[in-house]
Order: sequence, then structure tokens, then C-alpha cells
Amino acid sequence: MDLIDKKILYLLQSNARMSNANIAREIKLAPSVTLSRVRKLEEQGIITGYEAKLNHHELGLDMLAFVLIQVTGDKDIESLLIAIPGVQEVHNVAGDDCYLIKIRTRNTESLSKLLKEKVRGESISTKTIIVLTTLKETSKLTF
Amino acid sequence: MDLIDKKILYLLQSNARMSNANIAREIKLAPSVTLSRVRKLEEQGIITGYEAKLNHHELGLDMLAFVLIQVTGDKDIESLLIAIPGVQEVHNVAGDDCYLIKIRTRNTESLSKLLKEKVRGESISTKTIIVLTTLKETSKLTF
DNA sequence: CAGAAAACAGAATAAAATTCTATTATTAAG
DNA sequence: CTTAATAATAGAATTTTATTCTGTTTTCTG
Repeated sequence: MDLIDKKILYLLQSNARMSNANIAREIKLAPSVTLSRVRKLEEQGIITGYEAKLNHHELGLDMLAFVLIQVTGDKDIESLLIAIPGVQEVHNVAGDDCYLIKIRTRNTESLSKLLKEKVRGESISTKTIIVLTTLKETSKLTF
Repeated sequence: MDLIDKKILYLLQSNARMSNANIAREIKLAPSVTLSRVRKLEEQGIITGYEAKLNHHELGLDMLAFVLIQVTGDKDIESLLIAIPGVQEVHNVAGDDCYLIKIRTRNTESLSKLLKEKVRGESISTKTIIVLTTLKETSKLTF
């Protein structure tokens, strides 16, 4: 990975739908070479995918919350958490057999209902962090 | 927004670089119509962007942490937090003038150094949640 | 310095994006 | 129910892009 690859990654992180021709113009290389570099980054697993980002508000998902979930060591709650609609992230975190999930719902009611129905029964305790406003939210990385 | 638009959003969330021609084939509409629908979704602000997702491991960013930061009401810590390299999310959360950030670093040392140098001085307290393994991480939404 | 490997540019062609026009629904008003 | 207006669509034409191929240049290695 050289400077050119880093520029490509920067561009594709900013706009994943940028055409190969435009990337080529930006980095001042021929389209053929540019394409093979992008393909290589994909094959090497450095680029893992391309996602469209949607406006949660417009989709009626106004609620964002992080929930810390403590479980007993023997429960398999992982596949359950992953499958919950609205759950965008599931992390296993250090200390006390804990999971941290990031979840989007329509409102506080739908969140509370979801936690009650799907999570509470499988966990020792939950601690919910309600997001009021989001100031930054991206998967972009600088390196 | 009808069912066709939802299909388009589903496809672009799965692969933002899918060609318009392929989207058209999937939803069984002419490319011209498909393109105008995608453009409309962009103009309406329903699609807010397209991001390439990168492999953190490959980029040497093995550490992921969430940090809860408590501040006094009068401090402007927001622009500071947003500008920290590796910070992917900054949320203002309910209760006790708190921020929650999601941050990627090279290792525990670089995390601790970052918090010490940039955050501690501006905050009353910080609470760091270290991620051991990530089971799911996407911005994809089903609706 | 010589040879091999990788990276590159540029041309050719296949495919896609984009625009345009005409046709077909859909909707709203009378 | 009919008609006019609006929106959605298909399909053709054209521009642009993606992709492959060939030959050259550069870079690395011994």
C-alpha cells in the first residue's frame, strides 16, 4: 500500500460511487491502472464493502441508543442480538460478560418494547444510553 | 417512497458500487427510470452518501473503544472531539452532560495517550469501554 | 549492470450512464 | 365516467465509462 492506494481509499470512503474514470483523473493515473488497484484493494480485503448511508429521520427512525447488556457466561445471546431489526452493531466488551449494541428504533416506546421482549429475558441487566444528538457518525478512517 | 425505492435502498446499502444497469435488472425497470429514482432519493436526502468500508486490522487499527465523557455544561468539547483522528462517532447522550464517542486506535497505548492528551483536560470524568470482538457492524437499515 | 517482476499508458471494444422522445399509467377535476 | 394534467415508464441514441489487451517504462533484486 503506497500513497496512491491511500488516495484511492480516501476517495472511495468519501464517495463510494465515484466512477473509476473520475478516480483515475483525481490520482492522475490511467483508468486501467486505477481499476486494477481498486480490484487489488478489494481482493486483499482492505476494502471490505461499499454501503449507502441513509437518513434515519426520513425513514422514521428517530431513536438511537446504545445498550450495555450483562449476561451469564453460558447464554448464547449473540445470534439473538444480531438478528434484532434496528441493531446496527454488536460488540463483545471487556468486563462482566458484557455486550454493547447500537440500535435504531422509531421512538422510545419501540425501543423499550424491543428490550423488554427480546433482551431482558436473556440478560442479567441492561443499561441504556439514549442519544440526544449525533455530532459525527462515519466509518471513514484516516491513516 | 414505494416498494421499488425500498428495493433500490436495500441494494445500495448492500453494495453502493452496484452499477445502475444491474440495479435496473434487479428491480426489472429500464436503466433510465432506475437512474432517475436513485437521483431523486439522493436529492430528497434519503440517501445521504456512499462510503467504502475498510478493514481496520489491515490498516493497523486493532483497537476499538467507546468512551463516555462527562463535561461541565459550559465547555465546548464538541469540535475538539470531532477533530480527533480515529473518532468515528460523537454523540451527545442523555444525563449528566455526557458525550459518547466511538474511537479506533492502533493499540491500548495510543488510546490511553489520546485520552490523556486530548480529552482528560476538558472533562470531569471518562469511562472507557474496550471492545474485545465485534460481531456486527453496519449502517444498514431494514424498514 | 542485467534480468525479472511490477506498474504504467494507451488503444480497442464491451458495457454502462445519461439524455431524449414517445408511450403508458395514474390522478384529479369536472 | 370522462377528460385533462401529471407522473412514470420504455426504448433508442449518444456520450461516457469499464474492461481487456499490448507494449513500454519503471522498479526491484541479485
